[in-house]
Amino acid sequence: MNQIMKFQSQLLNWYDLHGRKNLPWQVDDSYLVWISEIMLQQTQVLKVIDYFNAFISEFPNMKLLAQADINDVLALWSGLGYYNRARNIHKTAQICVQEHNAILPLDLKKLMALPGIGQTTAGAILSLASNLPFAILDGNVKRVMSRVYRVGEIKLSEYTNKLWQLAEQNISKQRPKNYNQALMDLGSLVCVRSKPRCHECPLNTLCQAYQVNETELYPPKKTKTKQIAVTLHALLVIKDEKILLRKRGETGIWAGLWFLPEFIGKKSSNLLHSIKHVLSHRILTINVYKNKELVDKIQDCHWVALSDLKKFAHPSALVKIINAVDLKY
DNA sequence: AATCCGGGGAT
DNA sequence: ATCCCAGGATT
Repeated sequence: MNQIMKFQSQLLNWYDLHGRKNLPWQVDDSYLVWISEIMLQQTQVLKVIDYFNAFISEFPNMKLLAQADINDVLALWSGLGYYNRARNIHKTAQICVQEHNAILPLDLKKLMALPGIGQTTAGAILSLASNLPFAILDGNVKRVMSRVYRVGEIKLSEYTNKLWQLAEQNISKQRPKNYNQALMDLGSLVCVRSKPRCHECPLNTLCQAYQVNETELYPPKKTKTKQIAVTLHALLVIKDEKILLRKRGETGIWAGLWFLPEFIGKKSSNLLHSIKHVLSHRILTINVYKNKELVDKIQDCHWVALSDLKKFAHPSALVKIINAVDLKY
């Protein structure tokens, strides 16, 4: 038996015993697989489950999603982050209704041409929903492959190309769905970033990093982008259980979401609270003021009942601010 | 090739 | 405090 066949059979035998088989999106429905894959981009499984169930309850199929108001789609995304994913889901649903008979195309290139779908998401849709032999290369697969084949310290583009090559070379033609799911499960349950459980790993006899006791050196660390500090000044006005909100512009952080009205410059008086909110590329200091005299000068604001907040797409920072200031204000 | 885009879990 | 998560689009 050659190395690739060993890799496949040992991985699939492990999956049959220990793999995940009951996640809510593990169904033969490309629509549901697609929604889950978008939500799972840079987002952990545990957090996605509740968002996924709420989303498909409201938009159970492609046509209903395509007909939806984008604001309602975004509202169901509140707190999940990377809100362009919600916009792209909506656009893709409309394209599928118009051009693909209201279903996702069963074609790698056509899938990748849709907004928000790259090679990994396209491969996941084809393999997980239709059991077609297309590879994926998410964070889990990268970690497993970089350790098993000891792929490290090279130029990023070469690193990525090499891992794609390995992912495609090793995929099972007989059980591609289970193979991809197995690699992801192995990466998230056994071949974890720190202190991998190599003694439980079905690939440990093949793993080059394990053989030389260097699993901690793989995968190579990502180069982190510098976080820039930004200070915002915002007004918190709550009256009769309603809060004054403003819809943000279509570009930048929290594009199109509802947040507190902001103003330029600072007023040292009337400062209610200063909140630190960290994003992947920004460190926000949000100074929250009460200054009802300014309210009349703020344009494009709407009073939103606090009990209706979930109907208005908003970042988690808004909830953080309301909770932090609530008792004092 | 580097940056933008959120939020939070694990350590 | 650091790393990174079922990444993709844009610059």
